[in-house]
Amino acid sequence: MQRQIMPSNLQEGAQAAGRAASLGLSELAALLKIDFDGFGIGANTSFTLRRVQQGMALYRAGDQFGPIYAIRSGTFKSVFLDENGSYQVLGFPMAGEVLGLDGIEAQRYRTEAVALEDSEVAIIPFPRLAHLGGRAGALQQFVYRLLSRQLAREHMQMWLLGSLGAESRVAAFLLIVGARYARLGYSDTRFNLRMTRLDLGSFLGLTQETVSRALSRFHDAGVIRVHNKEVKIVEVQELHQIVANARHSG
Amino acid sequence: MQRQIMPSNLQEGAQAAGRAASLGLSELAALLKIDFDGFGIGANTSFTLRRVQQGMALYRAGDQFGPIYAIRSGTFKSVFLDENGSYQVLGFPMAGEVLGLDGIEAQRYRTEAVALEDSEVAIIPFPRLAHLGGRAGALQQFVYRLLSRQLAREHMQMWLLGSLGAESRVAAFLLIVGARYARLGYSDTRFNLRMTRLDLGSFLGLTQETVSRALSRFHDAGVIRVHNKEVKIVEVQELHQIVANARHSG
DNA sequence: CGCAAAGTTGAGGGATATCAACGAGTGTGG
DNA sequence: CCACACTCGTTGATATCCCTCAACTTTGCG
Repeated sequence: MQRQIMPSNLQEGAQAAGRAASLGLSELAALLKIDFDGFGIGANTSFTLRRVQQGMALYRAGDQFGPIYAIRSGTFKSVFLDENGSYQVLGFPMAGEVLGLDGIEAQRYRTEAVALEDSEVAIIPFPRLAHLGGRAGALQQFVYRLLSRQLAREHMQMWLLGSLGAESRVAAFLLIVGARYARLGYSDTRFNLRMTRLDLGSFLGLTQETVSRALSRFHDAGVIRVHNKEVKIVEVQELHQIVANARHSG
Repeated sequence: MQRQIMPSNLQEGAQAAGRAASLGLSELAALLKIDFDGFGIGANTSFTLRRVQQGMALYRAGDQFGPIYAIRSGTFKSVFLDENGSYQVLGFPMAGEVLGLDGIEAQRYRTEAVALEDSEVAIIPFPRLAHLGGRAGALQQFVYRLLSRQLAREHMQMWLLGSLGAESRVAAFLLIVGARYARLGYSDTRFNLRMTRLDLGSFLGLTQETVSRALSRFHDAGVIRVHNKEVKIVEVQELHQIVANARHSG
C-alpha cells in the first residue's frame, strides 16, 4: 500500500522575512551555465525562490502546467507515472538543472518532481516568458511545443527500456508504430517496419535475434502475421496483454 | 507478398516545373499538428522542401548546427554515436515529427538522421527563427537551450539503458553523478547518493538487489567505498574500465 | 548467377530477476 | 529510554530470460 506524500504547506518559505527570496536574471543564467549575449529586455527581471522540503512534490503528474523551475540547491527525482500505476524514474536533477519542461506541450505536467533533500528552486513563469516576443511569440510557442513533445516521447522510450521485458518491448513497439501510422491516416494494424532487426534491436535494447524470436513467437501464437518487414496485427488486445506482463516495477 | 512502394527516382519531383517545392506556415502547422492561435508575423513565411534518398543522412553527428527539419513524408532513424564508436538508435521519426532539435544547445548536431526510405523534409531555419523576437530573442534562446540540453541528457540515458550491462550501468551512474557534483564545485569522488536503491534501480532499469550487489562488488574489489548512501570512488580508472565492458552493441 | 546483407532458428551458458530471510537505520509512542 | 513498526539495504539460493555463438535460409542487388 503506497502512502501519498503530504502536500507541502509552504508557510515557512514565506516567513524568511528580510532576505530577498529572489534571483536576478544574470544570476539565473550563471546558475544554468548559459551565457547571455544580448541582455536587452529582461536584465532587471527577477525570479522568486521557493523552498521544497524533502519528500515534497514540486508538481504532480497531471497538474495544470504553470511555471518551470530552475534548481538552486538540492536534489530531486523526476518520475513518470503511467495511468496503470507504472512507475519509472527519469532522472535525478540537481542544482543548475530545470524542472517542468515536459509540461509545455500538453499544458499539463506529465511527470512528478519530488525533492530528495531540502531544496530551493527559482520559479520561471514560462507562459509569461513565452509570450514576450509579441507577434513573433506565436512562432516561438510553436518551437517550444516541438521540443516539449520530443521530451515526452523520449520519456515513453525510457519507460519502455527501463521496465519492460523483451517480448513486452517488441509488443509495445508494434502498438506504438501502429498508433503513429494511424495518426497519419494509414492502417494501425497493417504496416511496414522500415528498419532492420538490428536497428530495432538497438532501439529496444535487445539483440536482433531476440527481436526476431519475439516476432516469430507472436506470429506462431497468431497474435500477428509477419513476413520480413511486413506486419499485420491480428489480436491487438493480446498485444496489450503482453505489454501488461512487464518484467519488474510495472 | 507485399511490394515496397517503388522508390520514386525523383526525377519527376524535380521536373514538376511550375510546382513550388515549399510549404506554407499554416501547412507546416497542420503537418505538425500544432494549432496556431495568433498568426501575426509569419503567415506568409514558407519553407523549402528537401528530398532525402533512402540511406542518405540528413545531417551527421558533429556537423555544425543549422536548420531543423519537419518530416513531410518518409521515415528516418535517429542515431546517437559515441566517440568510442558506440551506436544507439534513439528513435524512428516519421511524417509530422521534427529532426535536429538536439543540436541547439551545443550548436552541433549530436546525432545522425538517416532516411529509411525516400523521404521529404521541410527546412526550418531555426537560428533565424529564434532571433525573430528581437530584444526578447535572447530570452527565448535561453529557453531553447534549456530544452535542447534536456534532450541531450535523455539521449545519454537511453544509451545507458540500451547498451550497457548491469554493472556498467551502475559504474556509469557513479561517474555521471561525480561529474555533476564536480560542476557544482564539490568533490567528484566522494558524495552522497540521495536516492534509495529502489529509485536508482528504476532509473537504471534494474532491481534494487542488482544495484546493491553491483555496489557491493565494487566495494569488495576496492574500486569504491560505500556505506549506505555515502560513496567514495577509489579507482576512477577502474570504473571507466567497467563501463567500457558493455554488454552488447558497445 | 553470385555475393553481401538481412533474417531465422537452435543449443548453451551467463547474467539478472525473483523469492526469501535477515540486519541496519529511523521515527513514534509508551 | 526502550519497544515497536516500518523502510531501506544486504545477502543467498534458485529460476529464467536473454545474450552469445553458430549454421543456415532468404532477400536484395550488381
